[in-house]
Amino acid sequence: MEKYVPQEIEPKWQKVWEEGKAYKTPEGEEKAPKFYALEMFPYPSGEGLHMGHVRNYSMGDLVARFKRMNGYRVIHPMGADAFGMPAENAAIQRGVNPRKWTLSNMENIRKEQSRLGLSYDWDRYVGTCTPEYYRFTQQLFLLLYERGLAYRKKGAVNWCPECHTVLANEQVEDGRCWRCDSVVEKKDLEQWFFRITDYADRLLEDLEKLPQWPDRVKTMQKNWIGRSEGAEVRFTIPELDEEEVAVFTTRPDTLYGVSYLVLAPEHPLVERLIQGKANEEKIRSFIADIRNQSEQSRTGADVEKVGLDTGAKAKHPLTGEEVPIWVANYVLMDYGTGAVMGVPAHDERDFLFAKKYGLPIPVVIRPEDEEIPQGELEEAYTGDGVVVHSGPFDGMNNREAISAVADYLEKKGRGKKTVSYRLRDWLISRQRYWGCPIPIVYCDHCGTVPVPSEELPVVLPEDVVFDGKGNPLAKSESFVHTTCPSCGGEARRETDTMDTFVDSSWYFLRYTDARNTKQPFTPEKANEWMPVDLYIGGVEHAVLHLLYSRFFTKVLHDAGMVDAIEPFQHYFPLGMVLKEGSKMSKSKGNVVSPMEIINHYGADTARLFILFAAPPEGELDWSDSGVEGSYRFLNRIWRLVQQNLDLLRERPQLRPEEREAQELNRLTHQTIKKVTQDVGDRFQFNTAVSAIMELFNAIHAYPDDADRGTLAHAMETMVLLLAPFVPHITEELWQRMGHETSVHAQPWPQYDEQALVQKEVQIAVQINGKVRHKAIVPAQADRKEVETCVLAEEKVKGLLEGKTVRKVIVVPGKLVNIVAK
RNA sequence: GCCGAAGUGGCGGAAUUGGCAGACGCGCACGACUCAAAAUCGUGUUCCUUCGGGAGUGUGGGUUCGACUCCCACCUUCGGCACCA
Repeated sequence: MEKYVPQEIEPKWQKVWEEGKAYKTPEGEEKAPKFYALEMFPYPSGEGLHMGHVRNYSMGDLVARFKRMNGYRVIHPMGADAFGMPAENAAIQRGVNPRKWTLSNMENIRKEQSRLGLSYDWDRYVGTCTPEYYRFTQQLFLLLYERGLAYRKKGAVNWCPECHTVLANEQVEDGRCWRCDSVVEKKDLEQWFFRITDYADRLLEDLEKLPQWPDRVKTMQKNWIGRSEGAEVRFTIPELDEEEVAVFTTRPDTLYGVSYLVLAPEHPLVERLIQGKANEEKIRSFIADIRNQSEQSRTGADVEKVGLDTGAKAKHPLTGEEVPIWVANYVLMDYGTGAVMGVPAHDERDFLFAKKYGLPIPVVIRPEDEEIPQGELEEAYTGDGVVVHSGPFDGMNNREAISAVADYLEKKGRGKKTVSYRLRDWLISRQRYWGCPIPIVYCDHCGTVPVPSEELPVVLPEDVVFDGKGNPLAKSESFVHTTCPSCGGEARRETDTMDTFVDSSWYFLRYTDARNTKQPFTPEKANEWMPVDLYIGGVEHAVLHLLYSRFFTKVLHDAGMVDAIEPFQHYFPLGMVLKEGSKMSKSKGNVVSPMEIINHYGADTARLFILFAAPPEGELDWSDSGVEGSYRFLNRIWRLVQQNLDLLRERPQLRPEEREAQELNRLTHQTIKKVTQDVGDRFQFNTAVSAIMELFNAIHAYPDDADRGTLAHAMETMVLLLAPFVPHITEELWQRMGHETSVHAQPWPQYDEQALVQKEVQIAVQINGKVRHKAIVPAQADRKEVETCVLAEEKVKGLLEGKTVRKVIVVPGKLVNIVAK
């Protein structure tokens, strides 16, 4: 008998599928429902695919193939998230050209993906670093610019003095540069931002419309957006001619408990407040000190609060009392108004601060049934209670007072209810070469001028030097010098490129119309496929990529380019792949190479193992012997089908009359049902595989003299059910079984409810909750009949001897519990 | 500190609605085939046991005829957030 040689059959079928464009997206067949299956596209690193990718793609491919067999029109595209720092670092360190380096990696990754037998529509492949793609990233930037959602602002950003470049927050680890390990500084720079905060409320509310997203991911997004309702309260500063300073608070009910104000060191009023004061210089150096600290060392929870009194006073908007104005490290300029009111009695941070600096701690809320003597608090009281020492609000419940005080302030023109968000606008500028150029020109006459869309793309120049010192684009004469699109005069190009998360915020839309040379995509194409029905990818993107993509989709919806308001109907975060309980990494030396596994066992074995060994959302611990087991299983399938080829080609009639045949037929249909549910609804691929293994075991144990038709049907069904899991071996066997068309083009097997019905069932007989006996009863019997039947059995009579039956509980088809004493 | 998820054999894991705990696979043991080994096939495999049974799903309690599943308290592990006023 011919041996199972995946090294031969896998490349053979991959070639057939590719040449026959077997997985081309069907278009214009409106009658069938659509299904958009998507896996997060990879960054084309020099290392190629790792097991995490293999797991991600295996899951996506399983579902895509399953949906196709179930009659859906499936779009299943792939691409490469190809801009990013590693290409540029390779250029700096090894002098290679980032474009060539990236393109060759892309080619390599694509080859590796092909070797997995994934059913992608390769005609829709996109690479974000190609001018064909990034010209539209630029066009979308312009769209945001026109809609007032892209703007330039001076802001304090993370600056690495060693690399001469700005770093993204995620590239700062414990206050140090991830590359050179030098301490990151804060630097004021003009940077481009996307106004994602305009969409904060919609991004928050629409999470409700995503029942197929895991709660933990939705919670992470909620926390990240961090909406909090409160009030803006305006104090006045007598010495600055009654100029106003606004604070944001979620607790306007504690307004009468204010004993000081604190401004962020960056607050614009600070400089004027300290001028001419006794400790002017001291404060100035204190502020400079804080501003030099990284976000990390300033906002960490265990960082001590430090502050200085400016010597200036502010007037309370309701009592007219004067309170001191302080400057402190713990107040952040980019949240709320950059200023807070200190209510030490009812806020833990304020309490610590007031204790440390000897500020008064007036109590204005007391618990319902308790008195708090003034000045004797041990800790802040942050709970609810009755409002006291608060003028007209005395005696009111503090919850009511929150709104009442805010309304009162509004009436008096001293404040209003507002909402603050933790979410900040998205800083997209990067002082990097290998990214999408921002299509903006600066002209001395016309100011900031967007590059007209017909002049796109703004192409990355090739005459650049990678010396690791700053942005190479800024030093490219040919790039920087340009003419103003508006007046034709001399102008300079923006030399920042965009954060690579911009590229990936719309690629799923590009797939729907990937070869369009005029537009990013047309609404018609986008609406034919959007939203993505299933999106699989690592949960490390729970906030960043998934939030940005949601933002982009909403902007494009508002621009009339797509009907969908959410990009991903169902997001499925897959679990990590581990080895010996820890993450695979080169330093640990526990990396299992996907290509080595494929060379040795074939892609089908790798896919089967990955889908079988753990539930999809859980961690998967790589096991060499587990892989052996999957390989063994495929070999057994191979041999079984080979031995029965004549029978399978003959396709005899089903005659499930004897008990064995009936049982196998029932199991066949039961397995269809189980696999269909597990893959289609439950996302439990591991149990789907085990169900098929059980069917195999039953086929294997099936007697030689029992009905051949039933056997052939069971084997054929097994091959069909396995097809989306292990596409190559099933394709080969299917052909050998005498079929002319691809197994992957077959309709998914349907189960017959009739075949599932059993005449007799085995049930457990419990006495006082313990299983004592197994009984066979007619499946259709009602409760009373089952009870009579079971109580009549000799074994049961024996077990009940000397006892009185108090109660009998019958669960049809499952068990009988006899309560006896 | 706050929020969330999870704890089941030697291992990965199953048990879909409160109804036979340990499916399926790995590993292991024994047997068949073989001169022998590998491969393959077969049998067994939660623990304890005086072979009658008994115990058992992180710990302790509760609800129920019946709890891995529901409730309360606690322990452990992992993940997220952590001066956001």
